[in-house]
Amino acid sequence: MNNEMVIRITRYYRILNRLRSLGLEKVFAHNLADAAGVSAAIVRKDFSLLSIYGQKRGGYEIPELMTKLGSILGKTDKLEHVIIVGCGRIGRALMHYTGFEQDGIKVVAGFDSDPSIYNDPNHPVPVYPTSRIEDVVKESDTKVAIVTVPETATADTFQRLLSAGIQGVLNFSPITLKPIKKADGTQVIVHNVNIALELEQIFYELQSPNILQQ
Amino acid sequence: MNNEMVIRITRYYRILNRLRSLGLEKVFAHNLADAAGVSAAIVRKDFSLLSIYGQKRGGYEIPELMTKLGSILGKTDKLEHVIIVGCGRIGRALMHYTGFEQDGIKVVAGFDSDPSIYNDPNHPVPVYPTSRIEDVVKESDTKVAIVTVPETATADTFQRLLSAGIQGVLNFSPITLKPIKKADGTQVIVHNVNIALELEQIFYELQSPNILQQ
DNA sequence: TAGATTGTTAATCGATTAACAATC
DNA sequence: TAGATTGTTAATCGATTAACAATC
Repeated sequence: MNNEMVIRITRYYRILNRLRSLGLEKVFAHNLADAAGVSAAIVRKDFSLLSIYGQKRGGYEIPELMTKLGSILGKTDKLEHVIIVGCGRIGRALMHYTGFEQDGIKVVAGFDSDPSIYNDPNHPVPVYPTSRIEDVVKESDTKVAIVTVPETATADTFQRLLSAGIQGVLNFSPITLKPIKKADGTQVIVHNVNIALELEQIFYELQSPNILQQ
Repeated sequence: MNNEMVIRITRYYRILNRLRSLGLEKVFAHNLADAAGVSAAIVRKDFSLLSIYGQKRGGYEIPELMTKLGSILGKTDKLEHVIIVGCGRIGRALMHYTGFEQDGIKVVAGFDSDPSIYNDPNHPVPVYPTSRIEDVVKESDTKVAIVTVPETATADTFQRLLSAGIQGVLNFSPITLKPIKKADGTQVIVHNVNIALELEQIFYELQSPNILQQ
């Protein structure tokens, strides 16, 4: 299963969640396709590759489909833990974001190097000095970190997270982090979100003569 | 030039910017490839498709390369304008972000439906009620909007932006917006950034048996 | 039945990679 | 010259799409 497919499966799952809450019980490949912005052929192909079968002319049963997709995606009842490293404005905004829980994600702690930030008691989750990352990661069984530190601190922060045992990083700094192979042979998963780069792309697409689809 | 290629070209440009500021004057395809996380063959292929030629054994001249890539990307001296719609924590964090300017982007205004937000004078850029979007967009010659409204307001906000003449949207809401064809036949450019989805993908990749590369 | 939808196979498409001649 | 790098061609790879039999 490649990356694109993981994204699609996750999208299907979210869409099914909403359809179910609207009371629907069945769904056709082309409905799911429309909602996910892909072709019906891809939906059927994806399900076929995952050995998920519907009823000819009857579509797919939503609860059954969700169970199967959920187990493929590794959905469990318990919340997945993340930490936020760098509690500037963006980090704090994410600490306050209430939408994570409905996707099974919980922010367990924040970290910052600035005492005026980690000594401030007004945060929705505990905030510690960066020196305590390893402690807290181990204690709370956390595998994934969101990095919202300034550009200059990115490389150091990444190193520190790796030695603390973090296995996945969502990086908001404009420095692109690369998925390094660790000493034990495992690969760190890194996703880079570069907001300025997204905007630059949009501006390029606007001025470019050929119309590109997303 | 497809989307992937636009991203790579933008990356090359940024990397060249840094190399130049370090005093370098030439660069080999494989250096650029390493920094951008792609293969040297792709770098040469990209340049070849763009009719950019280096010197055999000598690599590429950085200033010349930047000029050419810059003109392809539509880089100008003047800043590109964006507005931020939805001045909650994330919107405000982006309003305060100082990194846009070095990429040629300027936030000209924010918008919110809540009077206690748009009447608050403590913002780094002017903040108006959402009813004034069309005005301000026209006055300031803005084509791109960043959407940081709550999930429930996303669809309405998108409609309002379209009728105000916005041509590109960077959407942070978990509702995926689709690039609609407008009445005049032009296509709105939409990029969706879904933070929870990124985290879900990371968790999937961590629990999945096969190691995926980014 | 007729019509609609699934599931699969083969064809198409496009992007990446390999290979190598050209040349500095 | 020998070695290194570019630029291009052809091969490979993989994903998407088209087409259609199966079947409800």
